[in-house]
This record gives sequence, C-alpha cells and structure tokens, in this order.
Amino acid sequence: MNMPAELIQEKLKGIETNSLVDRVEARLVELLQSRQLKVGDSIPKEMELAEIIGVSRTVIREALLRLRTMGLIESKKKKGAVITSPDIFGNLSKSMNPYLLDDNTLREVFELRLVLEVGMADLLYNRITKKDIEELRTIVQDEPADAGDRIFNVNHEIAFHGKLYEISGNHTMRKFQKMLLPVFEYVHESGLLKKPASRKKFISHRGLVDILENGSPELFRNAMRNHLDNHFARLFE
Amino acid sequence: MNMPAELIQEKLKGIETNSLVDRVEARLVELLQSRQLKVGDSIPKEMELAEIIGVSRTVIREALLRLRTMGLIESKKKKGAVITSPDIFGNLSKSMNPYLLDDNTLREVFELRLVLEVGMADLLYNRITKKDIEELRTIVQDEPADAGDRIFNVNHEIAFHGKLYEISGNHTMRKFQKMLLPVFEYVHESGLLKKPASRKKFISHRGLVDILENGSPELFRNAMRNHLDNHFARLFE
DNA sequence: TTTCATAATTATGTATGACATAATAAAATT
DNA sequence: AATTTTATTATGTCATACATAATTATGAAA
Repeated sequence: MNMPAELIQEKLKGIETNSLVDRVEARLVELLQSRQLKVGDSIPKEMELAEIIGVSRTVIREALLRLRTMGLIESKKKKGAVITSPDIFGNLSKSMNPYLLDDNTLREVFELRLVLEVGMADLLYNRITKKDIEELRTIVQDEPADAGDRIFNVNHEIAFHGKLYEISGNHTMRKFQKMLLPVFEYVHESGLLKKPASRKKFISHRGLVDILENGSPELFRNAMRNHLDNHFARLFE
Repeated sequence: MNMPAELIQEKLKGIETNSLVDRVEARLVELLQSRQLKVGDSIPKEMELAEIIGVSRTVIREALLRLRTMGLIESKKKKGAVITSPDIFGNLSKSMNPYLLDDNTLREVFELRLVLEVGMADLLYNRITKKDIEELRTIVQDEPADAGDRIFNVNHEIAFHGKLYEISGNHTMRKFQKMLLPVFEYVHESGLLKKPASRKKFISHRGLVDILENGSPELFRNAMRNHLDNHFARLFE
C-alpha cells in the first residue's frame, strides 16, 4: 500500500536528526520526570550512565550539563548528581535581556507585566496585612497628592510595585516580575512603542493604597488598570 | 541596620566560589549582553576563545553549551556560534514538571494562571475579531446554558481558555500558559489544595463570550474572576 | 572504646589529543 | 560561466590522564 511521500517524510523526520547529546538528554529528562524518582534522589554516576547508554563520558557530561543549566539536577563532587526542585525562573534571567530579545517579544513582555498587575488583586486582598499598608504609606509619603504633572520616577515605581508583588505572597510571581522589570523599563524608554508616554497618571500610588485599605478586589483591578493607563494607551491605537 | 536575609544571600552569592566554567560563562554572557553585539553576530571559535581566555577547549565548550541550553546562541558546524534571539520560555518546559516542583511552587503556578486570565481583559478587547467570537461560540455550543451542575471538563477548559490566550495576541503569554497548564491540572487534581473543588460555576464560558461581545474590560475582569471562583476559593480560607 | 587526625577512595572538574562529520570555500573540470 | 570535485575549517564525539574535593576507611592516641 502506498503512502504519500509527505507522510513518509514526516515519519522519517520523527526518527529525528537530533544529535547524540540531544537524545541522551531526552532520555535523562524522561528518567527524571518518571514518577519513580523524586527530588533528592541521586542518579547514576557519569561513567555508569556512559556504560548503560553506550556513549562516551563526554556526551553524558554534556547532557548532564544541560540538565544542570536548567536547574533539574545538581552535581556534587563525590556524591554524583541529585535531582533538585528547579527554580523555574532562575535560569531565565540571562536570556531576559533587552539586547537579545526581538522587538515583538519585548513588547509582549511589556504587556505581560501590565496583565499581572491588573490581575493580582485577589491575592493582594487576601494576604495584605496592616504592616503592609503602613509600608506602602511610607513609600508613597513623599509623592504629591496630584500625580498628574509628576515626572515618571523609576525608583519610586519599582519600590511601590515591587512591594505589591511581595504582598501577593507569590514568590514565583515576584521573581518573574524582577526579571520582567528591566525589559519593561527598556521598552518604556525605547522608541519601540509608537505612541509617546503620557505624563498623566489617573490614579496615583496613594490612591491605590487607599483602595487597598478600604476597597475591594473589583475596585482595585479597575484602579490599577487606570493607574497603568499611560502604559496601556501606548499599546493600542 | 538590618538587611533582609534575601538581600544578604544575594550579595553573598555574588562573591561566589565559582567554578572555572561558571566564570567563563559569566564573561561570555557579559559579552553577549554588551551593546556592541546583536542577534545574528557570530562570536569567536572555540579554539580562539580558549586561547583568548586562557582555558582549555573543554571549559569553553561547557560554557558555550550552557549558553546554547539557555537559547542565547546556536552553533553551526562550520560557522561557529551565532547569537540568537532566545525563546524565553522554550527552555522552561522541561523544568515545569509537577513531579519536580515543590508544593509551594506548584501552588504559586496555579495562582499565576488565575492572575493572568483575570488581568488579560484589555488585550482581549482590543484585539478580538468577529471571527474569534464565532470560534468561541463553536467551542461553547455544546455546553449547557446552566453550567452549575456540569462536571469539570478538562478538554473543554483547555479549548476555551487556550483560545482566549490566542485572542490576546501575545504569543509569549500563550506559550507561558501552555507550560503552566499541565501544572495547573495537576494541582487541581492533587490533594495539594486543602479545600475541595466546587462543581459550581457562577459564570459559564457562554456567559464570558456574551460579555466579550457586548461588555467591557471591566465587566470581563469581574466575570472571569467569577468564572474562576471555584479555583480562587480553594486558595484562601 | 572513643576520638581525632591521616590516608585511601571515589566521582566530578579540567586538560589534551585525536578523529568524525558537516558546512563552507577553493579548485578543477566541463 | 556553471557545475562538480576537492580541500579546509570548526564543531561533534571519543579516549585518556590528572586535579580536586568529598567521603569513607584506617590507624594512632587518649
């Protein structure tokens, strides 16, 4: 029975042109993700793996190095390699660099921050403490009541919004934001977004704190959306 | 004056008992991120680097391999290594695995999805097309009007919410969501969240589509928050 | 026997040399 | 001039050796 040429090609492509290291890596990842192993367990030594899989130690080492780079394992001098709970964003910081990302990705990261901050309201309301409110008040105390004509102050922004992520109680998100920040700043300053940044701020940081103290998640979402409007406005025409 | 433990750790990490490969990697990353180089440029050959930096080719190779694993460079057989625009989340997929992440991170990823979907309203409203609406209607057409007693249907969920990310026009976020999904499902099914999942759905998928068509971002945010309430409710006591 | 210092062992880290392989550039042939 | 063939080049893989750090085993002193 005849098979269409394309299908045959597809099948053959499945056998994969991957390099040796690629295949070894895949097998090791498979091993790690198999339910039988858990964090803290150690995997066979380099030489053992080399024998089992039937490749040189060099190849094993390169494959293991990849796993280590991804934070899946840690290798100790004598103990061998042990499975670790990966810091999912830890490794990302090196690639999250304005000079390396293409323009579209840069813009999308810009958007991502906005989405996170508008959407995080419920976490804030359920976890904020009186002490948090006080700290926020300290941060915004030297901010003029009318933020309309105020010059965009990066440090102020970072302090305030960073504190919000902290309040959210979500460390993963906080780490994520820390990586996003430099990219966000870069996009903000660069000519990447066509429309100029407005200096006008509808709701100030101070206003947000008031709402955090006395408002509701619904109110806060809208307020934050409003607060970030000068950024949002640059995205859509 | 007291320093947060986090910061201290950060500083100490800076001193670091780096291995040779660590330091070489750091220097190469520095090189890549320096403004002088841009995507598409090629960096010196392995042997050249080995001579310049004064280490063996083995070390250079391991450092380069890390950069490649992070998606910062690509190595071609003869051309050497060229700087690439990294797929920031492409590499994450291997570590985004329920069996490898600790419980707290799992929960935080669960939250992250909720935050994204509540916060993405403005992207949706500014980019949605009539065709998108039609597609959404197709997806929800076999869903009963009253979703209250409906059994949680994973495939349905994925189709609908996935489509939303697509409409957002943010590929980075979409890729991010695709990685988050398996973890979300896992957390949902596992005993990780103390409170049981409610079967009750306040606003159905169909309701969300209606709001997308005729409502506003503000309305949609609240509607989505409402729609996801059975998930949110499990987070807070 | 217990304790501590010392030595042996082990597995990863680094260095070196060699050859395979694929991509490119150079040369040769038509 | 165009195309094929050959040479060159740089990464991919293999093998071996030694350095280094961590663990374990050993042995001496209390």
